[in-house]
Amino acid sequence: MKNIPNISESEWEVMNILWNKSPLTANEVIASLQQTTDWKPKTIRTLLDRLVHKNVVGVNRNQKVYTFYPLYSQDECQRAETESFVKRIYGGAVKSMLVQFIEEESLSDDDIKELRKILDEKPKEK
Amino acid sequence: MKNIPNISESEWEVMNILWNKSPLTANEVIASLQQTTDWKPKTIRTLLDRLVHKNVVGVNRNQKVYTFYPLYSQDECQRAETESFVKRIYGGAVKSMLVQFIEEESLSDDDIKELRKILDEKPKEK
DNA sequence: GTAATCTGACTACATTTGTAGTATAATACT
DNA sequence: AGTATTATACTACAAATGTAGTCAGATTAC
Repeated sequence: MKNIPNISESEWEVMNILWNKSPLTANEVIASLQQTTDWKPKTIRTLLDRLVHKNVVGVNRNQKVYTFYPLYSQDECQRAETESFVKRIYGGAVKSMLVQFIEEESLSDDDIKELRKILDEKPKEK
Repeated sequence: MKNIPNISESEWEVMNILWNKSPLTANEVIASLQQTTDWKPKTIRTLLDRLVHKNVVGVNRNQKVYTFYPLYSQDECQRAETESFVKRIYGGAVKSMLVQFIEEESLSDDDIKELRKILDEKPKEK
């Protein structure tokens, strides 16, 4: 809908934490990210602050220790990001990308089954 | 295979031109990009030079006017880029992304038919 | 209550990216 | 051959990004 501000690569990692659970304090975000990255606490703090500045993350400042939460849903950010990605990398041809990915191994048999089901139900709803 | 250097958003546009046809002179690349962007010739030239510097694009310097060509295939760059993209945006779950995209409208009935066919042939080859 | 610690605000600094401009050397026109 | 044009090389500069550090006020621990 509205314009989602740009979210950089590192910032995405922070957002993923907050989408998983929120609100969280900075320290909780830091603790969470240190399991998967080697970023210094201050670095993570900076990323959080920037996201707040960009209005992608909100802050509760009424508590002694601030807590942070996403201002956009994960779904809408994923869609926006993927749309520009597909346009740039696949010239807008969603299908090309889908084909490339379906042809790779990374899908389990169950995944395939599920995808097929979705595809089957797809044409009806037009 | 090898490490593909980072290709920025704008640089991707240049690469797309070269993958479409190469080798091309700088002017040919410029002419091509000016149909879809409003970049100044010098800007495009800079992008080309940076790609050469990054060793993503090669140059024939034996002609009076240089010609440029990609050093990586479009396919391998797409895969590399998409892999890191999916990891960051969808936590590595290719399926989540596929589902999200299949559920959107952007696919024609033919596309769907084709995808279904690919899916059908998929489980066999394991 | 005083010192140690933590939190939040602000500052720092190199790299990458977007977006060109200038100068120089080669080429082409007349 | 002299001049205009062009291609290439180099330089410029602000914004975004990655990656932190410093400082001051609030909080906690003695």
